[in-house]
Amino acid sequence: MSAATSVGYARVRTPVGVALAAWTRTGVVALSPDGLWFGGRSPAAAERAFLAGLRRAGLAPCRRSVPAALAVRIRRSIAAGDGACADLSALGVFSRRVLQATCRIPRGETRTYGEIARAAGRPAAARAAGGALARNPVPLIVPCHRVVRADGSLGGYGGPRGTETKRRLLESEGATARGPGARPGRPARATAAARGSRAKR
DNA sequence: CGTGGGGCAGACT
DNA sequence: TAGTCTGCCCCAC
Repeated sequence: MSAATSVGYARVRTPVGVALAAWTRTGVVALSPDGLWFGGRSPAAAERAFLAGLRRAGLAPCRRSVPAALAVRIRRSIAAGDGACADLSALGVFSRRVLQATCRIPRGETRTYGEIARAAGRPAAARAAGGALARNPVPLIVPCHRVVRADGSLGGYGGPRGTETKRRLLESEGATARGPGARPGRPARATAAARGSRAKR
């Protein structure tokens, strides 16, 4: 029974391009980079997928214009990656704590999945933390790209194609790579870029 | 440096 | 409701 919660949605400008956002009175409940920098589907297809996802989550999306104040909050929040405008109330306790811990990672830094799990109160749940991040409804706003593997490699980001995006996001934030192969004292130039290109083609 | 298991929350059946 | 499967992991061989 429970009537579907109605949410507003629209395309919004962000510091990294246009995205689809859905919001409640409390904040943004979903943000979709689909079709924008993940695998080039058309804007229409991206919107269909976005709406389908919202409905699956029991929401009733309704297109409308973005309140000016919210647009500003979204842009600021994405620029900082501080989760400030997110509404995570629909998530389970564990997932919410994982995302909240992720929001505390300063721009330019990274944490491992294990560290995030610990911060969420479940030190042994690193993999589960990865699962929670994989389902982050508001990427960029909650900076899940700042969470990497304990061995210093990037870890996943929305599918194989997304890893490249994750690397670029971290690079743009000037994140210092950590872990083996990224010892302090060495410029630690981001990464596994070389490894990625080797795997490709 | 590859491999195997352990471990954990959620989705699914 | 309970069992099963599956991952943006981790660490000890």
